[in-house]
Amino acid sequence: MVTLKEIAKAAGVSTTTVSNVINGKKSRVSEETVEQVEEIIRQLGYIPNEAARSLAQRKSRVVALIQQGRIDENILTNPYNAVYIGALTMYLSQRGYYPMIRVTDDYRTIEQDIKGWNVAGCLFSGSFGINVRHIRSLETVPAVFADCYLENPNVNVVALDDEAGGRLGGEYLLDMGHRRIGFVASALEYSEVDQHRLSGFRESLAARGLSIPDEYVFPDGNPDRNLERLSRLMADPATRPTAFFCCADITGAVMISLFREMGFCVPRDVSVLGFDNLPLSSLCSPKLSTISQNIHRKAETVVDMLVRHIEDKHLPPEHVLLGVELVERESVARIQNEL
Amino acid sequence: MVTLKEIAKAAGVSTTTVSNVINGKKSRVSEETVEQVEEIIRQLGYIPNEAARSLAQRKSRVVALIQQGRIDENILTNPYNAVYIGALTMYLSQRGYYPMIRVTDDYRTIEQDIKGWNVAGCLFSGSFGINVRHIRSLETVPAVFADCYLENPNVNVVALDDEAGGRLGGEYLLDMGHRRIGFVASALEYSEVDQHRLSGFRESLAARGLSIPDEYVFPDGNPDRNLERLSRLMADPATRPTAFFCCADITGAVMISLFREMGFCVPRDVSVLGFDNLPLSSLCSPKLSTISQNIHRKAETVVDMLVRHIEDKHLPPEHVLLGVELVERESVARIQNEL
DNA sequence: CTGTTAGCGCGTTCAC
DNA sequence: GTGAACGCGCTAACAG
Repeated sequence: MVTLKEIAKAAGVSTTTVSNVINGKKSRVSEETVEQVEEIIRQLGYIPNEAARSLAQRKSRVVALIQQGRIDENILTNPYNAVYIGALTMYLSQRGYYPMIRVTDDYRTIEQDIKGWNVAGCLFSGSFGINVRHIRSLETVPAVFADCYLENPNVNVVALDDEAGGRLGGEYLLDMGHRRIGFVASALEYSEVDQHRLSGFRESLAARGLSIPDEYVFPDGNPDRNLERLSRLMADPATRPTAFFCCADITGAVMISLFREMGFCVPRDVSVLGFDNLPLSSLCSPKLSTISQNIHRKAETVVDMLVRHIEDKHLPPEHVLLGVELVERESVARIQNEL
Repeated sequence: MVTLKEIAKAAGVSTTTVSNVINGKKSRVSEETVEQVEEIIRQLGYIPNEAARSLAQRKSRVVALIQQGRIDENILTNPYNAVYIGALTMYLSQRGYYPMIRVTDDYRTIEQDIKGWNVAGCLFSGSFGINVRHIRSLETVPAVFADCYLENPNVNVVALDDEAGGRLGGEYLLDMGHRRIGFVASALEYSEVDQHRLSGFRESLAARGLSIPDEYVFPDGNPDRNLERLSRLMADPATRPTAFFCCADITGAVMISLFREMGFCVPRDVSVLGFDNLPLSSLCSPKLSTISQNIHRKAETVVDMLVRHIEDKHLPPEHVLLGVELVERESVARIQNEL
């Protein structure tokens, strides 16, 4: 193994000089020696030891990607997570950081990761509750929360305008003539994202003097748990929803497949609207109409914000709200308003 | 920040003793002191510094997940990669390792990651060519290659029996009465996985005295590049394929959607068979029949193999071949054999 | 512009 | 069963 000290000896300079060359502090070194040293580094195939650097600087270039979830859960099975975390990984790598994925339900393990690795920054996603307050390290380590609704404004957040999304979807379905509209969340009880989408949806109904009855709301997208309830709901043509607004494309796709098994044709018999605009939404048939968010843009915003806060610790907390738009495809039909 | 030295002082013992307690070398410490020290560690909320440990031990608990790809590519957009890498991440975390995702096309950056982090081990996936030979670190650092066809047998490999998969798919389609069968790869030129699936498929045809004409082979699953060619191929009912065997479920799903746009009904007009059995295969309509592989089992096998080789550096190289099976769903129709 | 020196926090001999 | 002392590879003061 080649060390910095060996480079220094081979180049006939001190370790400081080599260190300065490596870290681009070229103002402190003459051009000549820079080139000499770089040449020797190349020749000897020297690679700096990240552990030693982290130790000496009391900070690393590791960024913890902290996702809320169980330790026995493959979070990348969810296509939204996959695309988002993949994008974070890409942008962080491009900027010279080392992303480290950590999945946890327990804020104490988060503290361990942050301090154990002298992390440069943290990226949170998923519904972390009030517990994040207990993470004392966050007072010193830059962090950005995605899609979190924290009552604490003293923190960096990049979120989607979920209420606007709920409203937009509701208005669209109403405009298409639907009056009885079901709502399928992903995990309504835990996810404030879902809750805001629902409340936006409710607003759009209220604006026309309508409201959504409880039996039209499905708190999670798990097909097994919902199948019986759904069947009952769909049994009576006079009262069943003519459309369903789903909090995620994957849920929308599952609903389409469920309806098909139940003998309903989408969108002729029942319409389905998704959320997110993942690639899979153009793969199912009918192609899923959806409220679109730009996940790559979100990831880029998050990484950019984090990096800025790493580079300047005195930046004030930032809040960014990203917009949504409607993407019409094939899964929502215009129907006769029965009034 | 609490250090080991402070724990030692607080407990009235030496740093060695604390170190031994932390690392479970309890044979060297009396039970009494173990408990005392652990109590103090808890009270002071001590968290070991990973960088310092790595430095002192000249090895870390980081495992590099090296995926072949471009640096500006979100590899987790591909659902197969997402599920596989998600599973690796989960299994590695459960065993106390820190997965670090690295995407690269250049074997030199691999060397950097391995040495820079004093990585405990490496997990490769994707089609790394002969270049991996140049990675000298692999002579000392344990590694497992997934889905790689290396001519060098002196390396750990967990692979799928792609030829058997190709054969199985071919036989199934033949049994369903198909005689003109197209083949859609993902990246035939680069992917030896695809090549083996194709050669297995060819074998199954040859066993019945058939073969596949070049114009039935699509070397990649990119719809844009293939649309025109596909349209031409499908124009003549007398010569067009009655079925397509796709190297990936995602490609199968794309083909189904493409055919629908072209006015063909799957499976009535044309059958589609996928490969992998990803969750999305039961989400598209018609549900995709597919050659199934167990990705979680693959990931578990890979992680287990790596960990064993980390713990015992003298283990001989291992080769594991995982099996495939047919999953019949709705996308392949039985047709009249026209002979 | 360059070199010397003193740690960073921990593991590991080797004496006791 | 325990502790003192050294070194891992690098950075950061500071002195020159």
